[in-house]
Amino acid sequence: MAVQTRMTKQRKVILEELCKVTTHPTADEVYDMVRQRLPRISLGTVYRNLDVLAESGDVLKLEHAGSQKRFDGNTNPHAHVRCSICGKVGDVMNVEYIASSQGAVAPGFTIHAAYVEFEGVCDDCQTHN
Amino acid sequence: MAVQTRMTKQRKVILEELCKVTTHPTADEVYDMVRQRLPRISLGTVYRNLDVLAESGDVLKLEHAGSQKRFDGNTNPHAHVRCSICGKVGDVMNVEYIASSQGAVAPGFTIHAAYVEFEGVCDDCQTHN
DNA sequence: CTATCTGCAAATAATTTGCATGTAC
DNA sequence: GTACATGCAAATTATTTGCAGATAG
Repeated sequence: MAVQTRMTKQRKVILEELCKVTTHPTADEVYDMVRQRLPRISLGTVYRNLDVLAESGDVLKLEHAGSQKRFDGNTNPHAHVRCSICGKVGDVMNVEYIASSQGAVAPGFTIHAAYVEFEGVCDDCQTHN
Repeated sequence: MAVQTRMTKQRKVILEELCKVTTHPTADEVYDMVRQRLPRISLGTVYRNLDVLAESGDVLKLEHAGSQKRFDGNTNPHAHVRCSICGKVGDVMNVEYIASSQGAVAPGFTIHAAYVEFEGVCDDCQTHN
């Protein structure tokens, strides 16, 4: 396995595009964004690089947002809200209460991280439905 | 589409087996459990019934627990903790702080529900690693 | 009876992987 | 130069679906 990592053109563009947006795109959507600058990039490369970038902590892999994984260029800890109708994912602002999760008790587990995801309806779906 | 629902032998056994355990099994694990009582049941039937039961509120579908969905016979609202090593899912006991999520603000969304999932290491993995 | 459900097998969707070639360092 | 990365296509994994026969109510 790789013991070192290289900043290839593909990896750089993926990271740049992901940091540009706050839409928490799926791998597929990242592929579409990146393809505008690198038309010959493959979806496999996008998946591989998103994993490498998540591993190195440069992006966040949201494994908790529906059936497809989503990616976030904002690596500060923050909570998400997902639209139950269209699947869109947004940011939740005042998450200071997450701190209170320190008191959580889970018999048989040692807790290392807390993921909080809200579900709701986005304004667009509210209007169109 | 179905406008009515029937309590078939398969559906009954799936619900019974799911309520017996607190292990939050995947569809595949439910299939294994149920097959001991109904050897000719198919995996497709298990998926279909888990969806019907989730729809009717008799079981909980945990879409936030890793890449595979997991199912929970305990429909009381409670939070979960997932082992980052083996993927096992447990219950978190004192989740009263979830109430404080009422104060959450998400621009562009109307929040309807909160999912909290913790990540950690279970005692087994702690010992074996 | 008949609408719903089942088993089976094939289809789909998301993601991962093998391999020959390309490239960062 | 060489270990890591890429593009492509095929493989895998989880889940869903079409259909003909079975069954709950």
